[in-house]
Amino acid sequence: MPELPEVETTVRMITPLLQGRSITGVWNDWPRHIAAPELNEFKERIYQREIISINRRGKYMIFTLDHNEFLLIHLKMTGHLSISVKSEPIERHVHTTFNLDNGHQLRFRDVRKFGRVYLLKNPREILGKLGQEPLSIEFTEELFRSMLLGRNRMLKPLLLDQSFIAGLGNIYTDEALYDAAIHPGRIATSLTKNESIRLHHSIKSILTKAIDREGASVDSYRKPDGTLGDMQKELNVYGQAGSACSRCDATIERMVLGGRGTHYCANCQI
DNA sequence: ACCGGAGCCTGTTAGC
DNA sequence: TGCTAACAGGCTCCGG
Repeated sequence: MPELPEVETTVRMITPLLQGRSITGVWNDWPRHIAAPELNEFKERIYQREIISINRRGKYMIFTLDHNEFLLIHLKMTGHLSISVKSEPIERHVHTTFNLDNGHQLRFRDVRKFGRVYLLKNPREILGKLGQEPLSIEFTEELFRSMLLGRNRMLKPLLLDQSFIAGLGNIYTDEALYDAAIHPGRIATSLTKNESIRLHHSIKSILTKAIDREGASVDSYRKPDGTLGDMQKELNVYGQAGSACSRCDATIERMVLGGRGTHYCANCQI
């Protein structure tokens, strides 16, 4: 499932193919994909808009268009963007396409239909709710420590909360907690200074490594060109229940915390 | 402030 | 083998 590294990889790969292109038409067969505005207005407003740049905030992709319009795309669970020549047959589960002025087409494939697209004059409507960007220089260990203070929640659901930190999902939350050797059920405010420094470092290093590996192809994730990422080879706990912990050789376990499958080593994550 | 549950979806998998 | 039911998961909304 696309989390920060997978979204970042997607942005990096599609940007050179889309920058400077104009959108010459939209096709959609699942109107709920278009979260705002209503489909007809969406088509009208996006027509002939030029893609100036593409960026990422949390798990959102932000297409900055001319005429002060912003296209936001969230891939949620199974979303995938690709660019094809318009005449090539549409793949199964593609529900929205954007025609480009060079004969190509941006395609949004989404098996579970959870993905969402927004066209907004003011992207802060959506992005304003997001918490810290974990790879930004503003996200320091001191700031992280202060964010944990007084938080009477378990780390796992807190780290998944996009209004706390934006971009972590189930895979990288489990991996970061494993890397820091901290139990996912720990109460945030109970972390010692050393533990919070460790967790801060682990979050940054795991995400950086995952971007370097171009994402984790567990389940359906693919890069825009259809190829696999490499990060799935480096996962220590996610999807590893029953295998041996690479640090202490105990068995990796799976439990449900805050309603999410949570993978961890009960022996060395304290 | 925080938690749990329902709902949105459909391909995959466990269970009979 | 063939069927059905449960499950997975990001996020929002609702009630407690």
